Amino acid sequence: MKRELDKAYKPADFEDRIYKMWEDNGCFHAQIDREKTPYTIVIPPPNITGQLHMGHALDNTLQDILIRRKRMTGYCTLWLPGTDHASIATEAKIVEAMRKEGITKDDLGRDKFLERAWEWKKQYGGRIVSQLKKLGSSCDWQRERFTMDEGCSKAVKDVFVNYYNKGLIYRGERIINWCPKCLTSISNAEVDYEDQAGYFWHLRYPFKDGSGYLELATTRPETLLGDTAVAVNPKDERYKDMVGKMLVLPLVGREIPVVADSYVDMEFGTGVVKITPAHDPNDFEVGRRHDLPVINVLTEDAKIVDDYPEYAGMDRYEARKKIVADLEAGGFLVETEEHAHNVGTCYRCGTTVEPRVSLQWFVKMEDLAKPAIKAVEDGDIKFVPDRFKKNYFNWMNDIRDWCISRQLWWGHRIPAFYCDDCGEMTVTKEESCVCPKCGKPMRQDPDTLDTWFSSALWPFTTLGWPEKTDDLDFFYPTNTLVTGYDIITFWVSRMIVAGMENMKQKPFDTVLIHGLVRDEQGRKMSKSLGNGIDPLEVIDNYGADALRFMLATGNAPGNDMRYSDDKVKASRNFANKLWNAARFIMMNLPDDFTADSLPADMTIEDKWIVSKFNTLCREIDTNIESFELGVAVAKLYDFIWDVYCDWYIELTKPRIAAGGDTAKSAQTVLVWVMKGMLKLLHPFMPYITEEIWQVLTDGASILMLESAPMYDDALNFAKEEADFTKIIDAIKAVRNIRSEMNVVPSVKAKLFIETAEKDIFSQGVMFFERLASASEVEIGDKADMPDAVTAVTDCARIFIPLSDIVDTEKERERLEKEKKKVQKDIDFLEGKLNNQGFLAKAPEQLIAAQKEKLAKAQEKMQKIEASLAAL
RNA sequence: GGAAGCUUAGCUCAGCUGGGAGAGCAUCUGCCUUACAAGCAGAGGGUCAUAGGUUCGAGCCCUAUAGUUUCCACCA
Repeated sequence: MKRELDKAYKPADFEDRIYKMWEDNGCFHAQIDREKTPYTIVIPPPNITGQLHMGHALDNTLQDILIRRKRMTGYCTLWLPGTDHASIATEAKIVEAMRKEGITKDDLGRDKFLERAWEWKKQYGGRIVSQLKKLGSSCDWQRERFTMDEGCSKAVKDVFVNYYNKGLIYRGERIINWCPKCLTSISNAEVDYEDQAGYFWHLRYPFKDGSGYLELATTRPETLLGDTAVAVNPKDERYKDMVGKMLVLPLVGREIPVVADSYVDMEFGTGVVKITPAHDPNDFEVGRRHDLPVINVLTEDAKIVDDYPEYAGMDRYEARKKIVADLEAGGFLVETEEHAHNVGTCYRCGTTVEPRVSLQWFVKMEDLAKPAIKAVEDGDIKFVPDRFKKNYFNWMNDIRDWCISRQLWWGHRIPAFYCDDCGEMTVTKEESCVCPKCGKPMRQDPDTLDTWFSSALWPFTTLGWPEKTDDLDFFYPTNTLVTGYDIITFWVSRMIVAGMENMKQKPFDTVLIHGLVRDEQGRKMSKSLGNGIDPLEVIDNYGADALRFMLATGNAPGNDMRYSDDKVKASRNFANKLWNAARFIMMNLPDDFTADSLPADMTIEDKWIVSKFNTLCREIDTNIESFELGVAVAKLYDFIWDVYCDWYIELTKPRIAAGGDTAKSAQTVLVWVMKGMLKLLHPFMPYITEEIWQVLTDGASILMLESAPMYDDALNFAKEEADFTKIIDAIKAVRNIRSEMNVVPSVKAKLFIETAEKDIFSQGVMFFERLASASEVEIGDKADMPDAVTAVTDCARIFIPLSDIVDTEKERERLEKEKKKVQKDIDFLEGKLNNQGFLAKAPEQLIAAQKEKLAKAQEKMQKIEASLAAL
């Protein structure tokens, strides 16, 4: 069989083909195997409207690395994919598209609108999936789910009804965040705060009895129309006598009381606050305590209501201007002060949210939160890195009730029904129902549920819950949840809550948190900045493997990273290096090569690399197990490039040239280690490793289903490893000198190696010839040569007679410099070993190591002095 | 207002439980040595933000300060 790789590494030529090969062979599909331990990841479902961005690329690369590694280490692995209907985001996009056609939701009606939405889902839902595939994601696509598919929808309904029956869900009139553009309520978590420059308008409200004014300040004068009181702190001496008196509301003329409430901060401003229960959450609370009327002055789209003819129909900001002008005209405006303040905006559209009183559905969170908090406190669920649990506790310990109703059509419709006749309400899983009191057909609540309500159930609904499926039994609880820190409150916390409540079991045991991928300047990638990098473009240019490798490199859990093209290039270069290494060994492989295990006649350098590889296996395992993927990937890079390519391949060249048995064993070791590297690297760079594997093994097996190599005591050759390192050190020392003296490689020179370790160095003769430009090598006990430069290591002096080049003065200078360096080492080590405190308290092993180092340094020093003396 | 992270070579970042500071890119010097110039061999470059402290020993632990980023809460 002729094994051959293309001359150039061109990922585009094989990535899609390899992915298809995996799919055709059912490699992604998880078959329940009760002999094995399950390992499960559920994907954070991307929005159906979404396109793959760098965040997805990172998130899914990490998941794929974990799942592929587990698959190769004996677990029964399931990576369950799916998408989220993303009610508000999707609906906003559809409405926007319709607006361009000149139609509104109401023109269309609910049913037609939903048809359109499903059409949209059909069209775009598949896009993100194919993009995930490009990345190499080894998801079990046969199990793909959607938050609004039949099973998930049924589960949502069940949960709603169960919660309701337990009193965990209630409906009530509360002040909620309202987005005047999306025309829906949103939860606290969906509000983003941003600093905005604004004003403080100082106003005075006159007393009804004409006894003067109360001065107060507001940032939102237009809400004055809905004021139903003015509040002061009960302890405030300044206003003690005024509590209970009536004021006349400017412009409106309504009489409103002065109330005392401890909410008011005496230190802030004038210590007087106007109370607008309908348009401020705190005012709403004050209003409840004092039984104040709630007067709504804004419409759904934030225009002034008809009750105020002067301002009716004006936008809130327009009205603000006019009201300020009118106040000024009426003499109510004292002063206008600049004031920066935090304004809540809708996380989807960026519109300033309007606190608004309305009838909504809520989940009572306090009791639900308790077991969820405990699960993390007890370490039943771990966060990686650990510090993010503070983030979690922070949110959970101060949890508010969760507003779950949305005035949207796209989503899970709230399973509550009302009787228009008698006002009865029923919550039921049925599609429709009649009033239990008067028998008339009931009308279903028009609202839908917050998207996150269904996402919270994702870890178990995707496995078939509420049915008692085998999948659920085997794969739940899932193992690792991989997500960004920005979504802990939205999603992670709610999944834990839902898991503990509905399954009585945690949804996963580890939450692996990653950071954001920022642009080259460290800015968040965003649409508005237009600085987003399209991962698909990167894949086109450099291959999915390069992108994945770049995302995994130099990144610690929870830390943000910067994207840069240079980093991807470096990863691509690494892939190219591996490609060429594989090409090299295949080029030199006889067609009938079949050896699969290590040869019996391994040389010192064979054992050196096998032993190093063996250690690598152990380290990679520990690193991945503890989610240190960035560390693992760096070690692989280093081993493959430096140890395997730069050293071992070069070492085998003279043997391959020599032919015969030594060539054969070199080839066998080359292939053996190459296969091992491919297995270790596969989770990080699945395509190239599989492609090489296919060619190398002539398609005999599929790499992604192979077992990863593990540490094996029988492959630990500590002595050979240490011995061969001495040869490497000597070669490096020679190269160093030659380079410093500007001797080109083509100028060969004889080497005399003076060493007590003749047995070791005699095994390295051909390497000195090949890698240290030696024309000839002589090894002996004593080889004083005045007309030579000497390379000194701790166990050898290597004489390089380059008579025409050697300059005694320069050589002395060089050796003196070297001597100084070694002397510094000796001083340092002696200082340490003379320190009584160190000797008394440091671990024995360390002391022994320091002593050994000192001995080596001293040996080296003697050799340098000998060389100096000989000059 | 509360909390957390970050500050290490010119740049981007690693650095596990405290034991003589690392990588990639960039720079400089040699090499087209038939796997790879997307390469090979060398070199230079760091008071690990600052100030204290704990320790035989601190990039790592503690305290404070500065700069920076983020999360949470939100005061009219």
